[in-house]
Amino acid sequence: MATSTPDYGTEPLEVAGPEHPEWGAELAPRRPIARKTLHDSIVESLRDMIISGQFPPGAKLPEKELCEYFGVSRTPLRESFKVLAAENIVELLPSRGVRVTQTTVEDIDEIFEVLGVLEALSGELACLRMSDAEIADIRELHERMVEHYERGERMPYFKINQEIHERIMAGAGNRNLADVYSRLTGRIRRSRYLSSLSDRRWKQAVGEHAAMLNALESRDGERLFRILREHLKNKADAARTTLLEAESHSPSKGSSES
Amino acid sequence: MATSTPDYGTEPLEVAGPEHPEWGAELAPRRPIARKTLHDSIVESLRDMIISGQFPPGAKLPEKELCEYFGVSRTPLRESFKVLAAENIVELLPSRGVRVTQTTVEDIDEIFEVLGVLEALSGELACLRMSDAEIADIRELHERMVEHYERGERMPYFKINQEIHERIMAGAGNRNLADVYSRLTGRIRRSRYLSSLSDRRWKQAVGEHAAMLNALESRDGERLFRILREHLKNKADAARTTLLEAESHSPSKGSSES
DNA sequence: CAATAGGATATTGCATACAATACGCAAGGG
DNA sequence: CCCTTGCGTATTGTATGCAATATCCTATTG
Repeated sequence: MATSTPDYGTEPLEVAGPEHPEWGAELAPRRPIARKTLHDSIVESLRDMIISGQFPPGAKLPEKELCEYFGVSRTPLRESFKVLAAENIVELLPSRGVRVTQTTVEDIDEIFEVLGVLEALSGELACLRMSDAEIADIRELHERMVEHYERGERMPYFKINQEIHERIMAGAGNRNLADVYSRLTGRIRRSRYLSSLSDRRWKQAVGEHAAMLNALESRDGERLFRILREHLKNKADAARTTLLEAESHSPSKGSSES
Repeated sequence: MATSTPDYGTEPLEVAGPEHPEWGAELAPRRPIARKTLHDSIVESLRDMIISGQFPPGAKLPEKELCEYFGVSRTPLRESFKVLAAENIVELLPSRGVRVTQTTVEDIDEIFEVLGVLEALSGELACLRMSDAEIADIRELHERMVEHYERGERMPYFKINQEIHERIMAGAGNRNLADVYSRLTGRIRRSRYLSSLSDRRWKQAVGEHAAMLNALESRDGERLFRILREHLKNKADAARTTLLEAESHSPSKGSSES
């Protein structure tokens, strides 16, 4: 075998520090530095590969091949599997390998139910905690998003839409909330890609976003809470419809070899 | 120093195997079987040890000693660390070991905010999905809990209280919700143990529980949602108070070894 | 011909070995 | 006397090896 330290990092390291020496000031309340270990990098790569669909749901993750692909030994790879399993992205079948978790339609429904209250909460908190400037930024994003809507540009619309929700989530100032949220969205990100919205739903969504902005600007947390929950409920309906449709076209179960 | 496997208290491991053969009946519609791997058992043991406070927040988890203690090699132990880190129970400092995550007062506040909407959602869904029989069971639990309250028996009260919330969570029929919920409660379980409620708060809590039962029995999801959120908000206040008090008494930074 | 049993092969779980990094201490210099 | 600096030790990160299952294929039997 080849062996002998194969081309390790994608990048050797990323010293987290932006600014470089100039030890003029009192030196460094610098935080621990973001050093990366192999398995950390692998986790990220694998997550991306799975979300991007390189490994479809139900697919087996072949240990040996991935080792060769990443140029690492089995130890860090296996540690990565454990992490991904804890995130519900893969499934560990003892003695029988690792598979990409199958996300069923029921899962999507369930997750959207949860996301509904989480986003609602983020909105409520954002009303309390965001600065006027931050809200103004979101207003601006919103206007641009509406322009994209009017021009029928789906992808840019989608991006800004996402951005708005993320800003509100960030503005809530609750890291634990954001963590939970991102973990759940990770599991349905792929489904979201697929879900293309109908013209009718699109119009409705834009309306809901306008209401969101109003509530946010008047800092009416309770109202924003309700709007966001409704908004997510509608999103869920749209996603489910698309997904069921897609499934009926290609009733691939994912697993099931022969 | 001492060295040689300090006595951590629990037993070195527990082979999971419960039932043994008796191939009498038609043999086994048994699902994939819950086989346990070493690291799985270790994860559980460690989680318990941390929650029960054998490793205080901030304490370092010594790899070598734990290996000897569990009687395993470093590989499965390290895999367990990765899982616990993904659950936010421990922190991995690259090249510098593993520590029990410090849960700050801010974390507690944040987590309770999230738990509030999660429990509220569970109540709302439970109103839709629980059977009358299940609700009746909860009513019975509630009555028993009230009796404990009237007798001032805190621990039994606490247990049943917990049980009721868990039943509602289960009755929501949303596994993803339950997963997220249990992951978050895991991080504050320890704080909850400590938090002893004042007489005033206790009375209030019982009142809230009565209202919960009413809403549940009339299947008024919206109302139960609000009640549960309020209930959790109050719990949070109580917990924060107790925690701050406890902290001011012993401003220990956590670690403390040897 | 179908079904089962047996074994060869591949894959997984765990242990150990080696390498790299951080930590502590002592000696030397300002 | 305090700070720096180099080395020795301990701990962590990764690789490899060995044992235990699972998987697959073939051959044998009813």
